[in-house]
Amino acid sequence: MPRAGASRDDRHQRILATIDAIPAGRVATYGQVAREAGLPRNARLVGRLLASLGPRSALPWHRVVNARGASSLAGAAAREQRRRLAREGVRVGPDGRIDLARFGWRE
DNA sequence: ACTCTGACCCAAA
DNA sequence: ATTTGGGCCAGAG
Repeated sequence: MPRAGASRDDRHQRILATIDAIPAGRVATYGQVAREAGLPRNARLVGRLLASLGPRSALPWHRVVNARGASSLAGAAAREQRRRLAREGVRVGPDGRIDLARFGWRE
């Protein structure tokens, strides 16, 4: 249940902790992260927070993809994400999509 | 205070 | 498979 009075920082904390819990070799969607963090319907907030952190963050940001199993990034960032995922054994199809039934976190 | 916009999602059509 | 409308939050202008 989405705590009614959760502060901005609380939400950030939960989101960061959730992302940090995604195991290597697996990916989670923005919406899934939001739900796991107890903040359903806040997928957008997850994306916003990640964007503010930047690609140099210590968090496994590369393990977060959109609901279609594809990267929501472009250019260099997208390539960096693919590189990191490949190193963990996550296979990206020719259409740029990842089989969530196979690499999705808890699926 | 208000509008735009965005690493998003989903049910319905 | 694609489009549409609504839901959400927050930073920027």
